[in-house]
Amino acid sequence: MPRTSYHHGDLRTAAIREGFAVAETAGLEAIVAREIARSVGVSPAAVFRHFPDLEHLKAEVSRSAREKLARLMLRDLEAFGNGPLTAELARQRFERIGRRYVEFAVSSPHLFNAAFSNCGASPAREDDPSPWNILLETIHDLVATGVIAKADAELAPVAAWTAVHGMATLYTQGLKRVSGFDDDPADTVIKLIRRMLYTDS
Amino acid sequence: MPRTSYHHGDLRTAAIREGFAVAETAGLEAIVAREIARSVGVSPAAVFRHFPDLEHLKAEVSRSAREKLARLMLRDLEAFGNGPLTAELARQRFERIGRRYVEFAVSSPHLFNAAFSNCGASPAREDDPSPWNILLETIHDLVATGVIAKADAELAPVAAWTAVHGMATLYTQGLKRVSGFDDDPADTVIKLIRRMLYTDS
DNA sequence: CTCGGTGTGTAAACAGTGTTCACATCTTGC
DNA sequence: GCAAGATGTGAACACTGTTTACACACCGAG
Repeated sequence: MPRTSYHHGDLRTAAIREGFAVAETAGLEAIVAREIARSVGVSPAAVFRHFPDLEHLKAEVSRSAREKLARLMLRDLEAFGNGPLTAELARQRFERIGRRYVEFAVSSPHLFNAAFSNCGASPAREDDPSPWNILLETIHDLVATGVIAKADAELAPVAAWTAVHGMATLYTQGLKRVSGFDDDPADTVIKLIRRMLYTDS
Repeated sequence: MPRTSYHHGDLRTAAIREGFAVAETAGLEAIVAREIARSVGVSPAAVFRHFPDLEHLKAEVSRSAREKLARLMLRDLEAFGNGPLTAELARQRFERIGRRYVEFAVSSPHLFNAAFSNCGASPAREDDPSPWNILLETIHDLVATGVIAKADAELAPVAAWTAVHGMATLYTQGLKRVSGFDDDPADTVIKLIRRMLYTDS
């Protein structure tokens, strides 16, 4: 659709949104500058008024994908309300977002890959919550309520992160056809994390 | 260097070898057909007599990278000789190749990514050993010698695979700067796997 | 030994890419 | 109301993967 005015008005965010759509269905590397320009209704060169590189656009799409996962996780946490923090509540909150992480990768593999590839090139902004930070907070609560021993406070984050990220990447890389993967991968990950960290397992 | 004879003689394997070198230092996606042709001393079109696609060449490089990891793991196993299989020996063998997997990713991140990206497009050949199969065998020995309970025989492979692959990918994606990662990642992975699976932990 | 067929290499072209540049157009602050 | 800066344009450039028509080299059958 041709624009009415000479200027687009919000090309930068429109380009990111379009890039996000491409990445969702075909992956980050399927983003091509001229196609983005066409979709947005603008000449190819216009895109480079807002991004020095195509790589910078991809990096913004990557950041945007991470934000989407973070928002999903935050929404999960909000659903629990903000009553007093019991051990049981801490468990449920943590396990809900752990599941969410894996489910996100399974249901949107391209987007998940986009979110975590090249992500050194697109550091999180100061104030926006990263999936990592959200996970970290809920683990802190697990330690505070005694679900995880204080001695494991250091180990717990890397243990949980490794588990969810490992299962997620195995699924997004077509390695799902191995024994033991018949079960729901999110269930499996939670089971593994319990064994590694929970005091009562 | 210009060739002496009109025909190259072994262009296909030379191209894969050259692609491997590129992937090792700059990643799979840095492989460019014309550059490979130049390095090998041949015209750009010649490459396509041996690969229908550049993607097929990349897939062969990917398979080659997986083979390299597999060979490293096999070399580790052979170093243990083939005496009688005790529980202690089974542990050492398994933990050695688990470490190797993570160490490979840390020391050759580009090659590791190349090995496991797109790897649906380059299935392992019938007879060449995949890292996955090698890991699977050593886990079988852990069950056979009682280091892992028989009830966990199903869970163990996916648990170990998830742990090593998760830690490896976290490192190759620039996510190493998180708390708890000061320790040697291979050590950490082994510790986690022990907690998940070993009967005496 | 020859001689055709098949496998392998070449040069030139094509369509498509990221990116730049000189120029056009709009917007905005004074 | 107007200069200055931000934003969009069209044409180019260098580069890519890939194809095509042709050239050379090997190899087995006669």
